[in-house]
Amino acid sequence: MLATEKIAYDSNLPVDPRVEALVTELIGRVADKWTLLVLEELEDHGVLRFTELARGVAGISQKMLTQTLRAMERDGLVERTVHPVVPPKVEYRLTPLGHSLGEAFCGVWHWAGENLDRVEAARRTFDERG
Amino acid sequence: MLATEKIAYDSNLPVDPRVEALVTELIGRVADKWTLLVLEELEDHGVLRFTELARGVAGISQKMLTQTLRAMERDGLVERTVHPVVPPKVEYRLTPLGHSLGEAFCGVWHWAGENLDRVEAARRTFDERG
DNA sequence: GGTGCCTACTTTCTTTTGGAGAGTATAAGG
DNA sequence: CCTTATACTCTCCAAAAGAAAGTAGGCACC
Repeated sequence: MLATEKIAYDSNLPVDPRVEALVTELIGRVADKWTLLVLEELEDHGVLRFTELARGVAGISQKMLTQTLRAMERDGLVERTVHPVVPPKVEYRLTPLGHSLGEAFCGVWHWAGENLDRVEAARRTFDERG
Repeated sequence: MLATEKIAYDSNLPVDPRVEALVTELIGRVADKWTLLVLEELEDHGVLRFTELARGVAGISQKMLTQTLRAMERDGLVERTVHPVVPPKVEYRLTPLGHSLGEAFCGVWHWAGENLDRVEAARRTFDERG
């Protein structure tokens, strides 16, 4: 694991630029506020219905929730299960791939919690120097 | 370090909702495509000038680069050094806080590289069922 | 002394995206 | 017949992002 990281990050092996472009595109897709928040919500609660997600992810509109979930489903991050009943019931859960992304983002959540004070201090300094 | 992670992620300690809101806001700020790409570019190359960054971060407009760098500076992630010469020379480098965020995102880059194929396969499957 | 270059931005204009809120389908229950 | 419940979908408007041109100001060239 540490060895893998070393190989991936410390070496200057020439990387195929096509691969790099694809990785960049994927990062762009996945490094999105709502994707991250939905991922976290599903990590925490396991299986959730549409309205439960809407409640859990503060501030998201229905349109964005639908859009985010569709994109995540397409990327193989979430699994969508429709129960053909009335009123409709649709369940969302992370796939193993989604879980692995959640774990990858773990460090970022940790960072945010740990460094919140530092960022706020930096902002105050920046703002009063105007 | 592992113990810290355990405390942060596996326990169900009641978290102050105000803190959670702040963390969510910070995540929203920082989990941005361009921020991530600029961070990576600065991690890789150390000190860079404006135009070097513009070339390195494929597809970014000057406006977004300026905006992203200003926001990152405000958050204490990058340090901006102006050399009062003609033509202008401005250097950008990561602060220790910026480096720590870069390390936190390391896992995501790793994930993207490792799982690119899986995501592409998922997309093909999703699209042809479309 | 006019012309143009250099860099790091601004400014303006257009296109894309995001949010708010109403509408839709369906069946059970009163 | 009217309400309720759910998961969207649609429409309209505001906000954000992208493209391209403009700015400052000292320097070199002709």
